[in-house]
Amino acid sequence: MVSKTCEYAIRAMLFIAQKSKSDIKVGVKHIAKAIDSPEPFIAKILQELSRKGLLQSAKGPTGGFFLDNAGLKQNLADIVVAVDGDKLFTGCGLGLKSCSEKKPCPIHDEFVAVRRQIKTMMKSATLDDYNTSLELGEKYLKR
Amino acid sequence: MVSKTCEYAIRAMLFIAQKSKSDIKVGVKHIAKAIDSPEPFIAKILQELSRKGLLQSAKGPTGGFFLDNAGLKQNLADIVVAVDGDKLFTGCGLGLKSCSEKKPCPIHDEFVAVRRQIKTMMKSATLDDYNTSLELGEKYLKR
DNA sequence: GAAATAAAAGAGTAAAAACTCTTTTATTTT
DNA sequence: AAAATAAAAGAGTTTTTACTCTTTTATTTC
Ligand code: FES
Ligand code: FES
Repeated sequence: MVSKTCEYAIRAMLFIAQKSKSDIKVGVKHIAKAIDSPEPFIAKILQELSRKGLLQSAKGPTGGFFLDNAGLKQNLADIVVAVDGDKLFTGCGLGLKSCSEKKPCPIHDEFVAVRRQIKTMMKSATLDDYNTSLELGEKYLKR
Repeated sequence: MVSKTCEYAIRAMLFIAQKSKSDIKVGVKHIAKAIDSPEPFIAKILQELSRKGLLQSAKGPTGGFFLDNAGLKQNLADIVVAVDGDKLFTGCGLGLKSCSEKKPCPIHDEFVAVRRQIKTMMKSATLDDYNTSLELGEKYLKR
């Protein structure tokens, strides 16, 4: 569905969003533990996202990664596009070079519906919106 | 969504299904051209599927790949599971080690619905069912 | 200002996915 | 029987994805 890199990215962003609500910056070691990912790998991923402006970072003691108010308004689709590109939202389900009504693959109609549902899922909530259920312990970022 | 290998496999199976309706066995060269795939690669894939019993093959002149009546009754999900395993139908959307109600990830509920829709899409039609729209030129296996 | 902390940057490695090549075996046609 | 055809098998290569390590730079605390 999405790359492993992207899965880590989303989980990390959701975790950072939680902490950012209380204005806490969080280090890469802490993040890696919270989402169960390889520490240097999630570091790389977040540096890339930071360069792209999806989150902020600060060096030195008390430093770490955090989200500003604009950042907290992002949705999961924003992260997916930044990491994997938009093929999940526009590509053909059977791998034709492009998806279009003109020369549709056998599952085109149904696949368009699936894609729309995925898009809705990933656009209907901001990172911020996930905070309460995470805080209440109803939802988890690792297992 | 599914691996490239799996996309080739599905397109090839749909093409072979078409030919098998008229009892024609089709060679790997012909298949590769029809679905626009690397010839030795689709050969490997089909050999694997043949070993698993998803389609039949015959060596020598007039030989090639073909589907028997049982084979024509298969659906796309059968192919996906044979090639990629069942993680598309059972795995967590955010990459948690397993998906379950007990410790659900933040998008669990919505993702379960997506998975169900994908499953429906891939189980509601047999290979045979795709034949007419392909023959009529309403749907395509390459572009 | 020195020591400690934490991200940035960049090079490097490992594993998996995608793809190729060569040889062998089975079948059919002549 | 010989020649031709086509899949089977297996080893090998390339590319991409996943992941690691080391050094540098910025910031803060003492
Ligand atoms: S052409 Fe395949 S999904 Fe649209
Ligand atoms: S736990 Fe993530 S989809 Fe079910």
